[in-house]
Amino acid sequence: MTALRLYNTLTRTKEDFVPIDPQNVRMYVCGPTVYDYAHIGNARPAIVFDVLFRLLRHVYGPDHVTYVRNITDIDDKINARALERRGTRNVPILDVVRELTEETYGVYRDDVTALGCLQPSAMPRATENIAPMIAMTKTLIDNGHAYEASGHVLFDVSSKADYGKLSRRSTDDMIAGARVDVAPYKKNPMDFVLWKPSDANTPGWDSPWGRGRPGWHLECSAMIQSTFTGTDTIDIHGGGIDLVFPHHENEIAQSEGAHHEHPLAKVWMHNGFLNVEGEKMSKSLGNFVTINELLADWPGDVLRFNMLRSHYRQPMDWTVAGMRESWNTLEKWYDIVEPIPGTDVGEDLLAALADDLNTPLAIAELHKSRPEELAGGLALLGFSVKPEALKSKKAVDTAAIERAIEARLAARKAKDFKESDRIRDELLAQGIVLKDSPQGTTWEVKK
RNA sequence: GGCCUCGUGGCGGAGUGGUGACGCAGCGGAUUGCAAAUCCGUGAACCCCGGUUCAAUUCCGGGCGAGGCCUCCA
Repeated sequence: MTALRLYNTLTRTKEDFVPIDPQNVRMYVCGPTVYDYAHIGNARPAIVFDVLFRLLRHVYGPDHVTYVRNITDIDDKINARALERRGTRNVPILDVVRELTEETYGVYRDDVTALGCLQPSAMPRATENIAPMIAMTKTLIDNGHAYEASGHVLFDVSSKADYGKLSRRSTDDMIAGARVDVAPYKKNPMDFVLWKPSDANTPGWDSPWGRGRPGWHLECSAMIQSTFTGTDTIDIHGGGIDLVFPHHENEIAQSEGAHHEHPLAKVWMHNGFLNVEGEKMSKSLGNFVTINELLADWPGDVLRFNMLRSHYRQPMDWTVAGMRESWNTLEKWYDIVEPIPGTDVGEDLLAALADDLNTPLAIAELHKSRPEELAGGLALLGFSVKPEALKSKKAVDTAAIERAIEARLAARKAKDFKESDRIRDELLAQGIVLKDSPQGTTWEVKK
């Protein structure tokens, strides 16, 4: 069996991966907050952890891996959008939330499917896991890890001696560096909310502390508990590096506090950030790219390949030039692989992936591979390996192009090269590139 | 201020205490009416300063530079 090594944020080292139960390897990844279309940065964890999911399935067997990615549908940004969306309609706010999140999630699901991501084993929603959240909050109060204050329930950070172990901060440092206004009802500035009150226009559920809603961090802890039954500790917990603090730190505090200090996860994995053309992506810079709009111009396979050219922990720069290069590489490979239904997975490729998901090295190995291994490797990495999947999505007038090619052929036969070159240039100006071969002339849309 | 990453050829991007991955671009050749595509071949790098070592891009220390987190964020 291939031995996996994974970088663990908790220890800041690469470790041999030893599953708690090889018959059921458990992985949880923080999923999208479904208030708007997902952007290209959101695609990174979806793709990275999909590759890990596929690798784990390859190593331990497809039926022996459980991959859970939640849907965060309780969130103040969602609430604000829902309120706008409701307008003057007389419907419960929770129904509007559901409407909005169903719609947004549907787009997300279609987007990541187009990126070649397998459906996770389970996708729990926060709104469907309120009872476990309330139960966990009660447990934390009973354990002395949480307290009620002004309608809120807060986690008492001072009750957890090792708080800060994932992000490696001491609470003193955090307080010194804090740039947030501290709510007056907090005992300690770092205490975070488990449960907060909701007004009539905000989704809320009845609880022992009144009508309210869970804090964001609690949602994940409770969903992990209710989805992975029969264990307190899962094998892998993943997400973006920005979630290390406070989100994952707080998840650890909650789950361990509620589960007799049993670790929440053995391995914590975090993907690096993504920039667009050398700049941080932001709405104000105007370089905010959604997966959805990208898929209108680029094949999903190309997006996926482009993403995997960088190691998941490295910051990556998303560029159009890189996308073009990715497209060309895949086209070349799909031509080689098309007639070969290979399922071989090369040793070197597997070794690269097994070494903390070294996809750039894996891609280098593919370049050296025999066609059978290339086919198998691409399939393992989640590529469609269908040439038609790489066709440009730009609309073109095929009939007109065919006519122009015929005309050019006639001109060439008549040795009227001035005319034949004119036709070729004209097509090129329209973005159509011609390729002459002994078998005839073919064309493609310029990238 | 605190914590943490990173700095490899024109570009992307691995890796290693000693034989300079891999891809793209470039260059040379084949092919072509000329191109494109394709095929063959090929030059080029390890931020700076110390230290350890027979030997450092690779280890250690310092410097400079870039970035992230500390607030919602993948």
